[in-house]
Amino acid sequence: MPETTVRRRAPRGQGSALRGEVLRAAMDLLAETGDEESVSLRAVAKRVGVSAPAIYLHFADKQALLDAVCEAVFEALHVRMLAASANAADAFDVLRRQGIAYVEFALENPEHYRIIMMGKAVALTAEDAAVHVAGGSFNYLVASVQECVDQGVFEGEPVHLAMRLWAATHGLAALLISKPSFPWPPLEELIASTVVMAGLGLVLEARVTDLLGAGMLPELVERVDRARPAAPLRPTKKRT
Amino acid sequence: MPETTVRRRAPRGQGSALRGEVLRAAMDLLAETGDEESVSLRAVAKRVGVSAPAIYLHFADKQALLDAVCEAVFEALHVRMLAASANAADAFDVLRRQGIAYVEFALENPEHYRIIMMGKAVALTAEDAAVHVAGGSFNYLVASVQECVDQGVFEGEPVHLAMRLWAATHGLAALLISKPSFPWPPLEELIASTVVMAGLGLVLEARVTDLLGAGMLPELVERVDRARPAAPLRPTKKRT
DNA sequence: CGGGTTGGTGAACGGCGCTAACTTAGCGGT
DNA sequence: ACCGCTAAGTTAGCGCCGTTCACCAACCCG
Repeated sequence: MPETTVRRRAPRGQGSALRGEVLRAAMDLLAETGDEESVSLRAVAKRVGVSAPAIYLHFADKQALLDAVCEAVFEALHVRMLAASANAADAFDVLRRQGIAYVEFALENPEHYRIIMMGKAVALTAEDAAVHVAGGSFNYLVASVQECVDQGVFEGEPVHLAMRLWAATHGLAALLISKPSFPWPPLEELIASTVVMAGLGLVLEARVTDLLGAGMLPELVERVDRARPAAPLRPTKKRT
Repeated sequence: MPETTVRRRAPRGQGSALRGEVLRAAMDLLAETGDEESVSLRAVAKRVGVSAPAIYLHFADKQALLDAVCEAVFEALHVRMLAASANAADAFDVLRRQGIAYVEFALENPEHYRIIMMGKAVALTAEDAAVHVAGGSFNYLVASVQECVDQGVFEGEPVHLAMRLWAATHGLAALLISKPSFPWPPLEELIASTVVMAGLGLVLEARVTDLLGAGMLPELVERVDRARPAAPLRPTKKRT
């Protein structure tokens, strides 16, 4: 049980030492309980050994504290995604590894992820949002998508493509966090296959833009079947 | 301003009339304020013209009330998805229309969607979860995926494929709801293209299962390029 | 050895979900 | 016509929450 004792007052210039202690306590509390609700200002203050209003000396309100907690956590995400793509085989593999690392990170920090990515939208400017979202990792994702576009793997506006990849990846993370009792298949394969699904969707989309309307299914299947292995792994599907 | 007046007591057998009034009031309040936080038991009770503890005569706790609210809303989703796929051109088009309808519904009922799909996981049995998730619409999604598998459009376990499509679709809805100030492109195209991306990913995946490891990008691109139009819409991409 | 500034505290407000104990309105039986 | 039982609520209150305001005490400088 962490210290519930009192805390000696900080010396003259070190008033902001409390900020660090509060931040640390809040992070620990969130990680331990795994429940945003149980991270109350009073609980954080008690753990630090200080009175509740003292938190307001360094954080405007509770949301500011939570934001600070999650900011720190999401810096770790950025590092993680950079590391994940370090020894990737190619541009597509970079995206695949990034996506997998993203979901894994979310599952390891579910409450932090929930607060930042699934919380209510605080009314901030679009500029703030663009910078803040995913702790800047989005820009990195865009760069990786750009690389795929440059190599002719994808076609289109990299920012838009990145949003769609992000949506798919986030969706899996969000569902796994919010619905843990759903009968998911083994996670590793689910995560990898979902990330790849999204990437392959963009790859194929660039090749069949002329068939994306409704009612083109026969032509679509026929054309995509041309991407099958020359010597089929299985006997070719019975199709009319 | 809806009635804040008192409310005549229900006659002898009609005690559960209050349940309907409470439910209605909670739904209206959630739709009007668009904020789960402002739907407090006291607020609901005041609107009905009754005291707060009276709600406990018909709902075990606040979560039960919210669940009931969302259950009603999600029945509408099921109807919507059935209607969306009514005059679809083919099996793939069914999935496309379902996905678009799903996201549109989420955007029209963002707080309801948030409560059900983005809320904390209540500890329920896996059986309950399987039945409850998405109000039974998931089973319908699985059936539509099964149809695509039967027609050779997809390959694999329909339930697993459906989960991945669901994840991608949910992800877009969830992000649009949680990050409305993000500089999204026009929604209609974003939604349609994201849904199609996921579907195409499954289509292609079935054709290139032998190339899904890392480092196969050149072969992958080459094979998928075979799905390009015979008479290229654009001059063929410069590739080595 | 003051005294001002820094780094806090204590009490309190209004609101929350929720519980327990109590009251009242309406109906059936005699 | 009236009694009594039970269904359908109410009132009061507990412990929690975020937040505010008035206050105080420790520290360092001169």
